Amino acid sequence: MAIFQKLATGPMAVHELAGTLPVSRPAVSQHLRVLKDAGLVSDSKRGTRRVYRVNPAGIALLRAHFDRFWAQALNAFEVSVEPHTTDTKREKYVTDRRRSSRK
Amino acid sequence: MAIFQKLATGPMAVHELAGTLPVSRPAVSQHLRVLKDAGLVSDSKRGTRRVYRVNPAGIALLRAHFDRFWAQALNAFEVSVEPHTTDTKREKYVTDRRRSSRK
DNA sequence: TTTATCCGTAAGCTATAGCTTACGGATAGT
DNA sequence: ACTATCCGTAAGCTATAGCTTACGGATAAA
Repeated sequence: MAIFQKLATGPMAVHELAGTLPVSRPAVSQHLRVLKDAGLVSDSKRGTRRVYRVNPAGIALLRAHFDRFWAQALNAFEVSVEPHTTDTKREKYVTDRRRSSRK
Repeated sequence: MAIFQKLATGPMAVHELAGTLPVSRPAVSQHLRVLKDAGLVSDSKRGTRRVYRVNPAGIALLRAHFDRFWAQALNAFEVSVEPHTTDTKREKYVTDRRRSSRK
């Protein structure tokens, strides 16, 4: 996130990015890789440097995803406001016992 | 997140939530606590049950936060498009050595 | 061709997010 | 009063996200 924020101030090379952050350059590289895989940033070679910039298309996609999320959440609240006889009966005795195992 | 999604389908008691998810009830309780601390859900006692529902105010806040984030990111791209003589000089020799320590 | 710079990747370590089990308190039914 | 249900919290464990160090390959400058 912090890396992404920095990139949002303009395209930067890896070592510049690392210079402004409290982590090593390889750490930054690793983060950039996942951001790139997620389509949120793009890169281009520039001499020995590799310049990264935010990718508007990826951002738009993620944003859309979130927007649907908010809509769903708020809509759910709307519905729940209607009186809606929540008549949940007591059920027949189940204590903490788990049903799915997880080694 | 999964918990929040479930809650978005309507208010629910803790044990109901846990019933639909692959984790134990206490785990759900713990998640609900952080969601509540974050102001994203609210709760109300209902007999021995505690019913949780999404909190529109908290959601709106988070949403606004994200919206500023997107705006910033996209705006940054706009700027970077202008030719902008990126004339970064080579600097004077710094290899990987870290400068901030972290025990 | 040698040396400095910039990078990515792999291996190894560590802090911790997120789980489970265990317990006790509170309410409702009998 | 006793018992079943529903819940929160604490303690302990484990998988893993995210770091560092170490290395080698590529470009640029000399």
